[in-house]
Amino acid sequence: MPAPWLDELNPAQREAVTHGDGPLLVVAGAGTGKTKTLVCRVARLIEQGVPPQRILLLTFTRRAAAEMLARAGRLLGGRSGGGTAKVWGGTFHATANRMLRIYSQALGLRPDFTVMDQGDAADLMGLIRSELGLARGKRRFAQKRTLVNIYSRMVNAQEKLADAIRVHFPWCADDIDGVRRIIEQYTRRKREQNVLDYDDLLLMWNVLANAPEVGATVADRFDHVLVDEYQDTNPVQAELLRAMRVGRPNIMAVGDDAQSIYSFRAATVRNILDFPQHYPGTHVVTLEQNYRSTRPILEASNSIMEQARERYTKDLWSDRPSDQLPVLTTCLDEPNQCNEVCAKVLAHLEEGIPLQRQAVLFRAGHHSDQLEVELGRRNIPFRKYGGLKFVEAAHVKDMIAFLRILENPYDGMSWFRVLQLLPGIGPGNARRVIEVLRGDCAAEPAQPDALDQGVVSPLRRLFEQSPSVPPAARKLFAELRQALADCMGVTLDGEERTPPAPEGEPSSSSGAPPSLPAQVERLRRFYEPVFTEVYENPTIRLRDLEQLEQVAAGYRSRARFVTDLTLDPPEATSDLAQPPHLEEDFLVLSTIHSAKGCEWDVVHVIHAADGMIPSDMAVRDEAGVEEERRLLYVAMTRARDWLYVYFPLRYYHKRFALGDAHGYAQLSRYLTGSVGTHFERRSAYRDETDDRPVGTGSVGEVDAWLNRLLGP
DNA sequence: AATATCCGTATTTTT
DNA sequence: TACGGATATT
Repeated sequence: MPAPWLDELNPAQREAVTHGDGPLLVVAGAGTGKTKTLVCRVARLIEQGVPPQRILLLTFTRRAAAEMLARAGRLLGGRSGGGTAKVWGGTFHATANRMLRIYSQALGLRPDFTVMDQGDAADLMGLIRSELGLARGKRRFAQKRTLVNIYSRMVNAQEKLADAIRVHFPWCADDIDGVRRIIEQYTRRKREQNVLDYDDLLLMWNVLANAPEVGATVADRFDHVLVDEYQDTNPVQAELLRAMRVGRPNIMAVGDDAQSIYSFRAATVRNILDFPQHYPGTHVVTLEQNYRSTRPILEASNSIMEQARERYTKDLWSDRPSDQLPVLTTCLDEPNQCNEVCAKVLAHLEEGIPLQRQAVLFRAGHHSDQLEVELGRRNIPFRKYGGLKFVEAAHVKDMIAFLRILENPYDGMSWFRVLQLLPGIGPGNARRVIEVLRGDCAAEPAQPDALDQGVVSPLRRLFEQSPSVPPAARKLFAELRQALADCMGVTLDGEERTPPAPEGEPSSSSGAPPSLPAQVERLRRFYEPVFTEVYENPTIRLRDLEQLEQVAAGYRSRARFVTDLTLDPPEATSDLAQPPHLEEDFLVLSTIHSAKGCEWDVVHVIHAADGMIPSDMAVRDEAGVEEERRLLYVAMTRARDWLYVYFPLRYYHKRFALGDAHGYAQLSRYLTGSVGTHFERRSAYRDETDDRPVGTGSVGEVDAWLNRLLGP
């Protein structure tokens, strides 16, 4: 039974897809069909009789996994796509979560743990930081975000704290003792509160996989483990994978050392380079034919990497000739760049390339701020990936905090957040209330047997012996209590009865809790008046809450919903610039990091100036400069047919508060010299496009001149 | 004693 | 812009 889709693979791809047992490393250059190879391999395994639920497919985003499995399903055809839905697919973190819910007992972990995102982790660090009084005094102490970064680096790279600080955070060297104390506290509190952070998920999985007996059970679940983007895995991930494969030879890793761009997350290219040593007998397949880009685009991209310090072994080639060189456009300034990008986007749209097949890529989330305004002004619909996420908005976090309390009443940070919404309750009162709810003596640890008729102890305490709060907060506190009780299906003594349960079930004193969407709706009913007081422009934010309710409608399990929101948040902020016309088509705006693995017909890379690419923050050491080079490489290799790189000559930003109001930029260091010969050079401000004359640039120039007169 | 408010300052990339 | 510290206010 020869599968017809095997014929569509080139020899190297087919070699990887049909590889038998044993470790397999696929070194796949950009655009060489690595996803296709993975998809076909999954399909092939299932076709050969491997039960889908015994396949583990680890990817960088959940979207990637879902798309791959859908494609594999289509190849297999027939009923339910060969059962690809049963394949374990997702990110390392989501998989860890799933695994830990099953094996929590073996680790002494309560199965109803909640998961903190990095923002929550930073908040907890910040809280401890101020409690320990480390923020006081004239000296600046490491910020809460930095604290999380230090901790995360230490954990994921498996480095000593002192080493992590010395190498990656040298400016915090004097703070090391304080940092250590904070991390100790932080860990203790997470455990008390039955909460895991992102790093815990990996660490716990690693411990689980290495545990004497249960480890083997866990590993035995899978006949085949496939890992995408292996160049961006970190030491913990590599270690837990090895544990999962002890005595079980079937592992396939796919990656490209030239596209390693996540070292800030402790990813190390050593993992892919050392794979054959970690897995003796590894069969290595290299994919070198690029199907994505035209030859000139590929040549320009390759020329970037020719200057890299390390030599990469692949020799990428393309058989897609084209007369169109990539274009390097010099712009006067950022407004000029915006105009130029818009003009080019619209020109390609006229030619028949829909907006969805075009993307604007940039180094940092805020690099697209001006462009977003301009796109809005011109009514060009867009979607932004990788910027501020929906779930990072304060009001969405509030809603999630409510749900997390219901899910895990020991989750102190969620209580802390929720309580402070009430007037008259700040950090002090919030802490006091939480202590009462926890049973005042902190000695009482979270016990599994606290589970009782669906009501766990801190919530039960809230329902049975409501703690006292400042007068200003009383009314809303009572309402909060009622809302939470309603969500748990509990009737409070002496209060009005809960509204009838939605599905006509009888509402008793401890009836079935309402459905998840009903709970979300109930919480929003409580929250709306509160939040109208607390936040500015409530109307815009109100739409987000409605959106959240819509998402909740697709879920039955609250636990699942809450976890998905933190582990796999909805992409892209709700289109703020979405005019009434319900256009399907939209331009993609994305950070380069989020663009990994994607491709578009037309790619616009903006801000190709030194200080942007490479980022100022990254040029401290040579490794940083090298990684930024790969970042530019990743950006350029996303393009199929047209590649535009833009470089604004001047920036008017006040760079870091004090000092000059504008600066002249240098072209990105990666684009000078021989690389330039692979580009067609243009000037936006002398371009004879029939677009309106570039007025903004000239005004900007006058302003810059004025600023110089005004300057010191 | 704790909360509310104001103001200066520092800004990457993401699970 | 949002965070964190300092000051004003309840």
